[in-house]
Parts: sequence; structure tokens; C-alpha cells
Amino acid sequence: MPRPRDDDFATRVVAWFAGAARPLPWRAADLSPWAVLVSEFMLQQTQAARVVPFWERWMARWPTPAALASEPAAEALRAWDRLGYPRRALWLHAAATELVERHGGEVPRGLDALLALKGVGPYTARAVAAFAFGDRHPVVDTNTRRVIARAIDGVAVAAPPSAARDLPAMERLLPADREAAHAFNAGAMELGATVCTARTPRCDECPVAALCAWRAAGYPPHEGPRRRTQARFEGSDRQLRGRVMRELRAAHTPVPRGELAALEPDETRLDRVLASLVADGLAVGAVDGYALPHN
DNA sequence: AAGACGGGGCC
DNA sequence: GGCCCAGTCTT
Repeated sequence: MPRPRDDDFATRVVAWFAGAARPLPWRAADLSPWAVLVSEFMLQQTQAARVVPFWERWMARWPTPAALASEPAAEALRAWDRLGYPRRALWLHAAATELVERHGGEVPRGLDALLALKGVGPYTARAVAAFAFGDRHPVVDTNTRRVIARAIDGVAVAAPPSAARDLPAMERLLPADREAAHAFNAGAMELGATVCTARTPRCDECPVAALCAWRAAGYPPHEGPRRRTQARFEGSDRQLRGRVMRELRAAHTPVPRGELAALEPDETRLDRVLASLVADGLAVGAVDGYALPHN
């Protein structure tokens, strides 16, 4: 059971969310669990505003798991276009196939069945369980972790993700009532995304500013090790992978290696990247060149 | 526990 | 330019 102060915290977030929620299309009422699952795949490490048009097109074309499963993975990769992390498209296509083959074409309701799907981890499984089915689970993403770190723990920056710590921390705050829990899960994420932001928090607009431990402590700066600086993207293998995938998406016949060599003068590097794409299942190599996977 | 994995938004 | 983003998988 939440302590009284935690109850107050949740109540304020829920009330704020009722009036401040962005009108994101996957929050519409009576959406299918499939629609929610698609949104959660697309939202992994990707800002919500950028996902909107991709999700709209995807749902118009593939309104059910069976619709997606009936087409080759190459079409999923083409529709994914430049959203990033194309393995997600591959996993979503594989998940659709598994839903058809093992779950009657429906998204399963249970956490264990959801976690068994490729590309579904602790966050996505609980997000689908909570937002698609209304079940009471703690949903913790990067926004929620930052809100809890500041408002509850009184520190500027959240510790690295840890389901072992993050889920119990959210569970302590989660209202007992199903609908309130749903709104608190969504509201805590929204608060982190739009008010309690990483860079410049807008504390003057925060519904829990009066309860915030970080604010009460005088906004102490982050102490301890900095998050490891992310590797440079320009000139990276990741960038080259993206460029190769762009070529493969545009082609409808195998692309000869000689054509791909125009993307990268260093043949060793090109071959390393091609091998990694094949290993990931994002490309298939044949005698006449490389192509997107058919299945 | 640490790295790899896209691409774009934002300061 | 660097940091961040509704994470997950692999080693």
C-alpha cells in the first residue's frame, strides 16, 4: 500500500495529466492492443513527436498482426524507413508472425507471454499490459526514472536503468486502483517528457514541485560518474550501416557489393558492416549482391 | 556490467 | 558539437 505522502504524489500527477496530456494518437480510446504494441516498439529510444507519422502510416497499412505477418520482412523494413534501430522492425514483424502462429493473431495479455516476444523487454511488456489491457503494473521508462530520482530521491540524475530497483520504486508510488495506476504510469512519463526534462526542467509548471525532494534540497547538481559519453556517430559503423540499409530499402533487386563500395572506400570496414547486417538478419547476401530479408 | 545499436531534436 | 531520446539484446 502506498504511504499517505506517496498517495498525494500520485494524485497530483494524475490530476495534472488529465489536463496536460499531449494528444498522441496511440492514446486514443478503444485502441487495439496491437496498436499499442506497435507504438511501444517505435517509441523505444525515439522521441514521441517523431514517431507519430510512422505510427499513423503503419497502422493504416497493417491494422492487425495478421496483416503484417502476411508480408515479407523487407516491407516492414521499408516502412520503418529512417526511424532508426531497424532491428525493431524485424522484431515487430517476427512478433506479428508469432502472434498469428501461437496466440490466435492476438496480442497476449500476460506479462510472461509478452516478455517472450523478441524485442519486448521489461519496459515494453509492462507498457502493453498497462496501456493496452489496463492491468496494474509499474511502467518505468527513462522519463519515469528521472521523475523518481528528482522528486523522491532528491538527486538530479537517475542511476542507470535497473529493473530490480526501478520496478519496486515505482510500485511503491503506484495507486491501488487500476484506472488511477494507468493514469499515474502515463502521467509520470508525460511529466518527465514535458516538464521534468533532462536539460532544463520547468519546475514552475510542475504539479509536484511542493513535494519535490530535489527542489527542497536546493537542486543539488549531479555527483559521481558522468554517463559514459556516447560514441561519435559521424564516421561510425552505425552510420555506415544506416547508409547501406538505405540503399537496400530503395532497391528491389540485389545490390552488387561493387555498388555498395561507393558508400565506403575502406573495404575492410564495408565488409565488417555487411557481415554485421547479415548477422542481425537485416540483410541477406547472395552471389549477385545484398538484399533485404524476405522472411 | 558494459557495448552496440539510428537518426534527429534541441540547446 | 555534445547530450538526449516511452530500451533491448548480446557478450
